[in-house]
Amino acid sequence: MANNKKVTSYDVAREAGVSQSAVSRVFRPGLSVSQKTRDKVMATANRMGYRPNAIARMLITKQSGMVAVIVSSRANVNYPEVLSQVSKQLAARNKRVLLFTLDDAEGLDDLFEQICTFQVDGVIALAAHFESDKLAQFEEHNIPVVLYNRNVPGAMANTVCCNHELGIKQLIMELEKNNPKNYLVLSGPKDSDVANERREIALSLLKEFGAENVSILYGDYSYQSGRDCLAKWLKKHPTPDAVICSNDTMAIGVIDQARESHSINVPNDMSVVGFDGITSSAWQSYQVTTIKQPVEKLVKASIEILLEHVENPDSPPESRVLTGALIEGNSVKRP
Amino acid sequence: MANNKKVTSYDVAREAGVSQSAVSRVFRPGLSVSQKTRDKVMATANRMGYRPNAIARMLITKQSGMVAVIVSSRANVNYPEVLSQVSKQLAARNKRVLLFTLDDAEGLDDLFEQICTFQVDGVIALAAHFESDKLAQFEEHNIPVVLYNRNVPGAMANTVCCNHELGIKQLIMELEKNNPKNYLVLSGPKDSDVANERREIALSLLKEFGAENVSILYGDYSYQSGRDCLAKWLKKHPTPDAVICSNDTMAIGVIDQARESHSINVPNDMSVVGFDGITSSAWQSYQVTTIKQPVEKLVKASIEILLEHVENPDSPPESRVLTGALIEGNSVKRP
DNA sequence: AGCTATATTGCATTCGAAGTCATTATTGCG
DNA sequence: CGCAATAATGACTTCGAATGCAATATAGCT
Repeated sequence: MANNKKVTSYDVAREAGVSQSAVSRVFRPGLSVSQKTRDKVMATANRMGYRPNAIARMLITKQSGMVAVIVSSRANVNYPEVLSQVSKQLAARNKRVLLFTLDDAEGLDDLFEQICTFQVDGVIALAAHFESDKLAQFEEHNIPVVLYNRNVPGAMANTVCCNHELGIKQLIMELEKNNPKNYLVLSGPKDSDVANERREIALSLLKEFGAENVSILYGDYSYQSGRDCLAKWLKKHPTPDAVICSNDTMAIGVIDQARESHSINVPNDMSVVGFDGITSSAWQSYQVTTIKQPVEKLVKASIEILLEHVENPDSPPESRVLTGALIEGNSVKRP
Repeated sequence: MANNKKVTSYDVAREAGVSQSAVSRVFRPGLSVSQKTRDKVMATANRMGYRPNAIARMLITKQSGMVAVIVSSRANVNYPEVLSQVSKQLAARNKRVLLFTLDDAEGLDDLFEQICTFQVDGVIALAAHFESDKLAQFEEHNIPVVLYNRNVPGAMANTVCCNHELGIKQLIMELEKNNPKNYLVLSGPKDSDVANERREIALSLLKEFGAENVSILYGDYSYQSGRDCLAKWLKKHPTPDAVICSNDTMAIGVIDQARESHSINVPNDMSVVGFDGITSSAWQSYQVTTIKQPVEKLVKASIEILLEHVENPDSPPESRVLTGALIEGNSVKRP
């Protein structure tokens, strides 16, 4: 049956005794074909192992049906789940994911070329390094972009993000139950927008709450940086009452370091909170109090916004902020 | 400059006062174009914001430059790293990743249609559920497939896999140092080839080593199943001396369950080993003794094999088995 | 039956780059 | 300078499906 040469719509048409147009129409939904022709064509197509060539279709329809997803290599731990969701939800809308991995800032120019070249319908960026000039480039070429897990106030960009303000407030309220004397804020890297946002929100909320003794350290979101930062801090300072980490991975590092190298009891001697709600934050040994990102909903929103802009290129930029869920773990002392 | 209409090679040709062929040649490497023409075309192209249309190129060259990567949703925890490596290494060979997510067995037929449709150059499957009849379908259509992390002895398939035999032997040798009286083997799901392979290898090696008291339980590779299986076991049996888990995630679950709910000291009362060498297996609280998969090398091998078969469709199936590294953690009692 | 309204169908063209082939320009060399 | 060898160029065709349009078939109705 299926031999090694590719079967085209012309081949099927010839075999079925109809025109190529007829074959084409059978394989597009909602077009006017008689039942008789449809059956005949379908039978022949199946027999010959015909599959429409998506490439040719893309060329004529000018719709690639592909969405570029940019993932930076220094990616958030929950991006795999995000990616899986994106793929699944796009598939449901009959679109595919073309994956681009970004090695930090380098290669962004080349990436833009690549993406243009592939005529993708849109872009979802899970990458922190995405300067506004790059955004403008896509804009110019009428390629809609949605920034996932970003919140760029005032920028003309489509963004989808978890509600950091509300989430961090909930976390601080948990911590405040113990009236901590001093806080340590463990921020993500300075060149990450999200890290900066989370840090600044934490700082301004702490001020609101009247916290007086607040220090800041900068990690890189990794487990090891959580450990290293805490170790460095404890060399010259007493144990903080509360540590606010910009993500769960660092929180886990902080907890391990505290317990293993400094004999600090978490949560009794020191409370720790994280952010994201990654799987391992719930593991028995950590039970991090954190904010779980509503990944599925965030992805749903991203895709809705993206497709809206694909279909309607002139729709205005949209930002959606979704609320995460407080996970009450066991890393905050109970009063 | 870059207006909203797509710029084609004809537009550039007209502006630059050359033929479309000339423009095309400038953008293909190694073709005969005079320096003068090249400069002129490049300048015009840049000015107009021209990018070659990859879709049109694919159609005529019959090479999509895309590789389908199939990831099953019930994916191994280190697949994100694999995926990132695949994307990066393929990019270096000027190929792109078209991502397909598989919801367990359902949808495999549809998936095949999709993949055919997109004229991908090849397929890398990170999915456990990939029956040989599906493989044959791809075969028939001359689409090369590489199975990652699979080892199908005797099958006419390209496979790349970590050396389970050797790795598990190393792990058992670690455990044997304490002369354990009884073993518990915590296998992955029965419908996973890799799980079955790891289990059978463990069992036959244990027999070789003369272990007499060996029991088997089946989990689903998840943290929770590690916990549940151990809990269930301990209801009716004494604490095993050694637990061999088919992956790190379950090992971590076992360790947490032992410590928190049964006051078992790991490693002194019970030794645990895992497999994979995922990031969290090295965290202070677990320090799982395990075999670290050589992900980068495995991916490199996969891509080499795949591209070899893309360029040379008649090359024979190839299986490559790479050696993982024993990570001596702290989950095995030291004699 | 007659005639209009509607449903099907096929022809020819289109999408944008690549490649074939014949033609023209350039170079090298005796 | 002349001739062959080589390089550079452009006209034209190709890839495979989609679609506007005109032609034909069918259905509906009086």
